[in-house]
Amino acid sequence: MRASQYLIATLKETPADAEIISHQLMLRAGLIRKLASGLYTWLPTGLRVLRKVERIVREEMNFAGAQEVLMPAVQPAELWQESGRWDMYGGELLRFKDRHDREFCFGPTHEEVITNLASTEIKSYKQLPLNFYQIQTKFRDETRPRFGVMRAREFIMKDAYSFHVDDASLEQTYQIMFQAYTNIFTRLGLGFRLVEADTGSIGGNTSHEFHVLADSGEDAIAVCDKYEYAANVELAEARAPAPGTEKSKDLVEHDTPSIETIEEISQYLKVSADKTVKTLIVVGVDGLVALVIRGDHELNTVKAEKHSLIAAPLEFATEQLLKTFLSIKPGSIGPVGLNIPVIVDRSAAALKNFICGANQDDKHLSNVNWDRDTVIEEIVDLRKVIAGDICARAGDDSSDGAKLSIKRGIEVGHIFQLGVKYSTAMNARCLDQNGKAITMPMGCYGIGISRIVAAAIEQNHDDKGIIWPSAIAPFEVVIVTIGYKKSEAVRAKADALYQKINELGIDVLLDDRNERPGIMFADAELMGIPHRLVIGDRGLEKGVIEYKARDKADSEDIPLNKLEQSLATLITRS
RNA sequence: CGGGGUGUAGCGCAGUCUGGUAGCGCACCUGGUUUGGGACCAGGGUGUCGGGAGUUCGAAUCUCUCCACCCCGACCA
Repeated sequence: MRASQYLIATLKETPADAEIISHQLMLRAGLIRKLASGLYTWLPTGLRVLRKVERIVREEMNFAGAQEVLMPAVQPAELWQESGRWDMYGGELLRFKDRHDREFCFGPTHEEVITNLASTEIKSYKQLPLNFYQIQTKFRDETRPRFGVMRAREFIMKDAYSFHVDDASLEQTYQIMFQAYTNIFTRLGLGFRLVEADTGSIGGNTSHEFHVLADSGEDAIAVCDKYEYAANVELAEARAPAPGTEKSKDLVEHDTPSIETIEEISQYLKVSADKTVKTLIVVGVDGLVALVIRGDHELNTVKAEKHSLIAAPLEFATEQLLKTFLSIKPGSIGPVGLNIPVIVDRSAAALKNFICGANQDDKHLSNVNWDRDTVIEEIVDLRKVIAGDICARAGDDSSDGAKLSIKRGIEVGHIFQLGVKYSTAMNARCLDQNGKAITMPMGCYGIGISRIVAAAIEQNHDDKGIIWPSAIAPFEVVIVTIGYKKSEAVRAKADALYQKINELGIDVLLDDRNERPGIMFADAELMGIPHRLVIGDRGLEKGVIEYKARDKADSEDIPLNKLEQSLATLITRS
């Protein structure tokens, strides 16, 4: 491509509404432009990157035995009513009507469509397993789109769905996809981390996320390097502490006027927060439920919602409810003598002689002990892990390496074992060896294609701009010409080299604009092109061409007569 | 959805409090001088001051209203 005939839409100044570096650089380097909130146009340079990501994903999916299909973006409401998600999905589902007043949605995901297809096309176990994928535009009406294409409303996703005769086959394909994803992110040149995950609204049981670690990431991940454990904090577990061994002391009641928070009570009684508990009253499926966690911990709402006694979505009891049913106000609630189910977090349950509210206004208790003073419904894991917790896989090991740290990540891939949730709802059945109808277990596997472009930039940039991994660079090589218009020698050499590199099948940008060198250098760096060649009279007189790698500080001179071999090694070695 | 904020040229902003000819830098166009790290000189045009309604002799500026966008929180590739 010749720069003089190509849209180099670079910006000198950072647009004011771009918050994170990848968004800023995607605008500045001329990859995208915003049309409306969460909606972006991909410019030629951005589209080149996007297509390269797609190509790698497509190659690895094909290699893993998946077959590409293309489903409609617009889907009839009936399908979603059949799966039950028309009512469940909420405002994120963009719904509309056609001229006949029939209801449709713009697909945020395609379980319904593919399961519908499978139910009509798959008749026998002999056809299984089957894995279909597509690379397609999705729409989710996000409450708050942000960070450019990182959380856009319209975005491009690779989604795959597999169908099986039994769970063993599902497990097998899950492992194959697992490997395919590892290959994809490795080839993309991304530093990524595998993370155990919650299945969320998609449903199912086993699930893993692939995260690109970056400070700007929206997800918090608990990581233990020693046991190779990483989990989304909404799921992460710490090792349950051993029960305390202290001897029980006598219960003491304290007057604690206007003391309502853990911080205040621990200061007032001069004990650390981990010797206190907080009692949270939430709405249960049948009346109120008390959740007790240690004073220094936070409730994990995802874990709480999964408990059979607790209503989902989680709802805290209002002051009005507390007054009506328990005749207390928040600030001095405790587990002692509560006449509702008390569910205790494992860490809180290990405490001896702890401090809690007395269920009387302005009073707290100390030296409380579970077995003596309370009635416990159940001990479960309810809390968010914090940095420094011991890894759940550590057993008795509490060495430093087994401690959890909290890192931030960008979710770029997610794989699920769905089971029969959708195949049951939509009647996707086939015949087994015995001629008996079975409901096919399913898996589903997503990759955020457009998000990967942003994630790659988050991981690969400097103060001058993007530093693309070669595999997804819009151009692999840029030829910067100095005096292209004036110097016959420069023009001849640049044109010849440009043609040569093109013939090698390498994406090359010939900067033949009549610009000053500084502008061309700055643009090449901003756009992150991995290899730069500079052709000018100065070098030609010495018989050399300057070469510089985007990720190296220094340039080197390559003699003209060695150019071809040098280029071949330079470009393949990266 | 709740809370906060912004809307003036393609981009970054000033002007609004205190009503009176719509401005600055960059970018853009023309001519010239330049050409190894975002040049200089001269000339040029940029606009529904987010939309609508109102107050006023007069509104970017005051009032009302609608809209868009951004940031902070609960959801997700």
